[in-house]
Amino acid sequence: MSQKVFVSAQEVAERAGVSRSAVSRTFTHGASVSPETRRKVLEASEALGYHVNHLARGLMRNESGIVCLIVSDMGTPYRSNLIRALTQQLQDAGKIAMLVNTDRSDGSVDLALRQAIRYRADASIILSGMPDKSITQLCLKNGQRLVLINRDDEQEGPLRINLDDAESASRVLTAFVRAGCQRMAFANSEAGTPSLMARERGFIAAAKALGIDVVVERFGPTGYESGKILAQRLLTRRERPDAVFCATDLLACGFMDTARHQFSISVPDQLCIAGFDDIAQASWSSYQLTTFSQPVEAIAREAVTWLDEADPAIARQSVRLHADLIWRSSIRGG
Amino acid sequence: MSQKVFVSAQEVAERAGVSRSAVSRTFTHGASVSPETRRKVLEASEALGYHVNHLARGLMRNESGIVCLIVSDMGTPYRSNLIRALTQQLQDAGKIAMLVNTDRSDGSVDLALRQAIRYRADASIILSGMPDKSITQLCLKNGQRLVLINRDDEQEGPLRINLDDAESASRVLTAFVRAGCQRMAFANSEAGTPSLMARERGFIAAAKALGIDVVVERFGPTGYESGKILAQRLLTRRERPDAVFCATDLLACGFMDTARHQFSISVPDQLCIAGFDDIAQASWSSYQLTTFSQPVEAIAREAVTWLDEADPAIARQSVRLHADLIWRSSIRGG
DNA sequence: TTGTAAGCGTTATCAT
DNA sequence: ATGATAACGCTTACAA
Repeated sequence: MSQKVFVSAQEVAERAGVSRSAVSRTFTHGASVSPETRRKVLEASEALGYHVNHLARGLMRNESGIVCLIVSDMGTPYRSNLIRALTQQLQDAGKIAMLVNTDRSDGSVDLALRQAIRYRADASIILSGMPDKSITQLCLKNGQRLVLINRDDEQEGPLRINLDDAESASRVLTAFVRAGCQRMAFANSEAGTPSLMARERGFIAAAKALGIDVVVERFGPTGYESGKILAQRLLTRRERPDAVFCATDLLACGFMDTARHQFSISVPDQLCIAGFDDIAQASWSSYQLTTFSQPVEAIAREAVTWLDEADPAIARQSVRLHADLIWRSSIRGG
Repeated sequence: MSQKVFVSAQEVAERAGVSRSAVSRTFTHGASVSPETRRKVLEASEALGYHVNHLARGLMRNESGIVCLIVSDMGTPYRSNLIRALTQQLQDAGKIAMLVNTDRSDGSVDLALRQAIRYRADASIILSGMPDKSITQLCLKNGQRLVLINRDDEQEGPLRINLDDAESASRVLTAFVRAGCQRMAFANSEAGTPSLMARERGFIAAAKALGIDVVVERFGPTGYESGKILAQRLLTRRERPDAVFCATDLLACGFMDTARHQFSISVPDQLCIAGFDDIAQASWSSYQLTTFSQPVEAIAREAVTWLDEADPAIARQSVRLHADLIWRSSIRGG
């Protein structure tokens, strides 16, 4: 195996005829080096192909520049989009993203956080699942920052970024009522994540306030196929719903396809549908789904700026962002 | 700012009443430690919340365990799916994925590789764009392995993983001919990546062999919207095509939607369509697109096993994988 | 099997 | 501004 032979600051120093501290200073932001020394160092570095060893730097500075992204279902439109935004903004802030997939088992979020600790990540951002409280404490104790996105957790310490799910749900109900819908349904997966449940509860509560009943159906994982099953269940009821709020766009796409192709139901004439996330497919002409746009850029910005903050303790630890309603033609009127 | 206070092997050693090398050995695979010592060390580690510092370990071993994934358009279905497969299989192999987004500028692949070098990544896997040859040489010289996926590059050193694009293209043509199609078209983006161009050339060549002409249209980036534009251009021609092979599924979805909704063309009765990638949406009931499945798991397996190989030089450096034809109903017959 | 000691490539401290 | 020197937390001969 071809041994790794990265060139070190020592070699650069020798070639440039300076000390190795001079080399180090040249690559340290805000250190004082004379233009002449700097030039010599840069020249030698270029010639030798020198690159600062961030492993060693991290060891010394106690700051690796690594931020760990912990996520499941990353092939999914919303998730991959959020990963993209986070990765980009981390890069812009001079940090680098490490990716850990937690698709497999249940304890895998804990395992992922352990991995983050091993690489001395400056922070971990959790996009899916919930870690055991003991592990989050471990991270915090080690000075590792934690960001929870759409996890809606109570505990102190991590930054919690959430959306105004309940308010969104209530806006959907209003839209359904304005469209003259009578029989409301909510289609959810069985994942039971905080944001999904918040949308469900918010929708039911808003309906109840108007004296309207909501039929709730839950099935499987949060994906297209589940949407199809949910449609089959809800659309074969004796009292067929004429409006359904799906917890995510993926569910909504599956629901809409089954409504149209299997039940020959016309959307939005006979059935109004709303989703959540504003994935790319929601805007495709086969769907034209009315939905809420996940403010991924804003989420990423909140997370990344918080990571740069001097004292996370005094800063606010909970952020609630607004999801804009994207009006398309899956609901009548507008 | 809460200083990082990770517990070190030293502290574990003191608490366990052993030397710090004993601690190190306990966490080193295949090192010799007595069961008794091991037990004491593990106990102390657990109590103190010790985790091996991979930064320091990487420094010593000259092997960080980090693999850098360099990719653009990672919010896209095919890309995010490939990232998922790679990340998972790297984890299974005891490595960890670092993610670098290259959406921004052109030299960003080079910048990404430099970042990989700084973190002393054991390898870099390039999913999009092409690095400057000088940079790849730099990586190789530093003992960093390189994998190019669907880049179809000539240079020696990196592992090149490609698909049999030309053969796939030829199979599409055969299917079109069997379906009785007469006027063939190829819809491509302007990205001009090796795999996209190989599909285009392969399709044209296969048609030519049968004395058939192909209308080729290229537009914009490789996405849904471009597919719509391409449809507008191709379907307004005097000699309207009755079969179109789209370079990717995303293009095909846009094409199909526009054909149906804007031109009221029936697929596959009046127009046969094929795509490439087998993204999730291709199987959705609104599309039912005949396409080729990207063997993402196999691609990831090839890459990861090659990384574990002792001597990359003697191993084969070019792999061509087969993309299965997924038959759905966007082509007549079957 | 175990401990001692040297060394990995940095940066921070402290003289100069 | 610059150079020597001491860490950082780990692994690995080498000796016991």
